[in-house]
Amino acid sequence: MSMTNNYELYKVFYWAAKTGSLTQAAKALYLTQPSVSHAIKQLEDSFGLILFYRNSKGVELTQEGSILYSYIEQSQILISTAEEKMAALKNLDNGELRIGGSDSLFKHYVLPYLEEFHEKHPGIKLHLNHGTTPEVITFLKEGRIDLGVVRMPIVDSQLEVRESFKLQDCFVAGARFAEIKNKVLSLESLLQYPVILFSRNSRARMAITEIFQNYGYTIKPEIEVGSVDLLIEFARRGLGISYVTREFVSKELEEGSLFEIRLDVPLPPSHVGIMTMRNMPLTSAASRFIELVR
Amino acid sequence: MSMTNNYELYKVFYWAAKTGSLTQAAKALYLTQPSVSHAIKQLEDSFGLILFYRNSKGVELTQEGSILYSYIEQSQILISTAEEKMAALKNLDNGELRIGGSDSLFKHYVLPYLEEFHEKHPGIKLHLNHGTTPEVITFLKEGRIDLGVVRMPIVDSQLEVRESFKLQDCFVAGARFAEIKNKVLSLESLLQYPVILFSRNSRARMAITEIFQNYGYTIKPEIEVGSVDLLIEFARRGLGISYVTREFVSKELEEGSLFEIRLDVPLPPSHVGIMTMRNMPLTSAASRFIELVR
DNA sequence: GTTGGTCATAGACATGGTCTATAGCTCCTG
DNA sequence: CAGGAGCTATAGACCATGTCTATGACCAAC
Repeated sequence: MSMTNNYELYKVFYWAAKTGSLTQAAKALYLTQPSVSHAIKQLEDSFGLILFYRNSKGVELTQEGSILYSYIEQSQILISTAEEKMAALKNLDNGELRIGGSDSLFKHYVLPYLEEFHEKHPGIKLHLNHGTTPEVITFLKEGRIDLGVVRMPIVDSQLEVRESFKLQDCFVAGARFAEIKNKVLSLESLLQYPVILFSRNSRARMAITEIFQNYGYTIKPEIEVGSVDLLIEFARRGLGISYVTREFVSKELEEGSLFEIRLDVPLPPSHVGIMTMRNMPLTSAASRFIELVR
Repeated sequence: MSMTNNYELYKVFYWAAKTGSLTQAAKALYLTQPSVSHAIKQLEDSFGLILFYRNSKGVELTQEGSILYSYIEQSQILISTAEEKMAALKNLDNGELRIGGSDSLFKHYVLPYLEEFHEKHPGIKLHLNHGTTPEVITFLKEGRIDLGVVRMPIVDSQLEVRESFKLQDCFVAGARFAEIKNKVLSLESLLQYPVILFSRNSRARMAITEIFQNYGYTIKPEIEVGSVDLLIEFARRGLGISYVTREFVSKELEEGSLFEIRLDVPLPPSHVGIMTMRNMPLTSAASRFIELVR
């Protein structure tokens, strides 16, 4: 007798043993009593063992039935726990959302959405992994995050990118350069001042380098830094003119510790995208988050 | 979405996750790949969640799939352990056999069969519960033993009794009564001697009382004892003539410390029966044992 | 005896699980 | 770059089998 039972039979067995009645088991399973009777018989035949004593009040486990029950009970409990867990995941009562991106984007863009998301789905654990754009892409490909928030453009056939926020980068300076506060500068004249840029491998740096090149100039920074906070701090202290995302310095602009330098040409805005693996299904939490950001 | 999944789907899920391939899972389950693909889809639809990433090398669990797997894996392991256990019970590699009866019957009749049984099925644990016939019947009805070995006749509609051994009871005496060693006594003349009988409620006692009554006599013991060992011991010491099962004193008869008193009428043999609950299925071990005794 | 509860059995029916055939995709190789 | 060899997904047909209804047999209680 090969052990090739329909596992469905164990569900029937479980309820029959649990309720001590084929009739009750049938009700619990929304079946008829003969179906349950038949199912139990199938199981008994497949083992070549009798699992229940039948009497006029219902059924009772035999010695062998009890042994089977001790295993099947555990098994069924695990399954129903699993089903509850799945339902919870579906309802976003449960689960985790892992996002990758840069610290400054998190701080200025993602945070309000995260707050909203967390408020709506307090059961979902949030994991934020910061890194540079290439690092975030690696995280995604390695499956360590569900989605990445990075500056566009991203060209990678494995990734799907949804454009979301628009960012406006600009040049800012502090009190030391007060003389140009109300002037409108050309790109060329800007090059006379000491410029502070983000490190070479960043998207923002590549973008501004390209803009100057398009106009025939080459921008070379006096200082290179690795974080937006330093970009801001150096500008405030008058070490130079920083190229920074306007939205990241809104506080400083407001309080007047920095001012934006007006240029005679418009600087094209850049975009932030939410990227995910192409052709890979998203977790419920991830797709809900993306929906929310839209 | 009601959680009314076919548990069979979990088996498919388990193998798909375990092998990382729908094709492999299909082979393991003796199904075709489309069937497995369909089954997984059903499961995913029922949860409203994606369980696997599909790629060109096979499938891989998603976050949610992994959570499901952690439960289902345990569950499936329990089930297959249970199936192995059932097969072992069927093969009598495993299990227990609980027998009730009197010590003397065990010693002289059941023991050789128990030895044989134990040799053939060393995995079966043996439990011997000794007691009087009514106690053994109670044990049976309470489900504390699988079968009882008692003296016939038993009249109880709930019980099924299989006649098995034949016992010959007889009167024995020791050296003190050497005078009658080679005589043939009548029942009446026997009554002149002091008789030692088993206690009033025993089957053997009832049987001999009845025999004498049928011949118009009344047998009244000088001494009443509660164990076969005492019956033998008292006879050896010459305290009287004991009525005892011949097979229980075969050693003493052989060595000559006791001799059997010959009578002018035959004493009817009594029988030992194996009793079980009527209409209750036997464990594999119990039915195998009964078969062996036959 | 009758009623109301159990489980078992028989036979009909239709659901749905499984199949074959095929398409689409990715990766690897000559 | 074309072709092959993996993989999974889809469509549609079929029939096995799980489920039903109807009924029987049994037991306990009133």
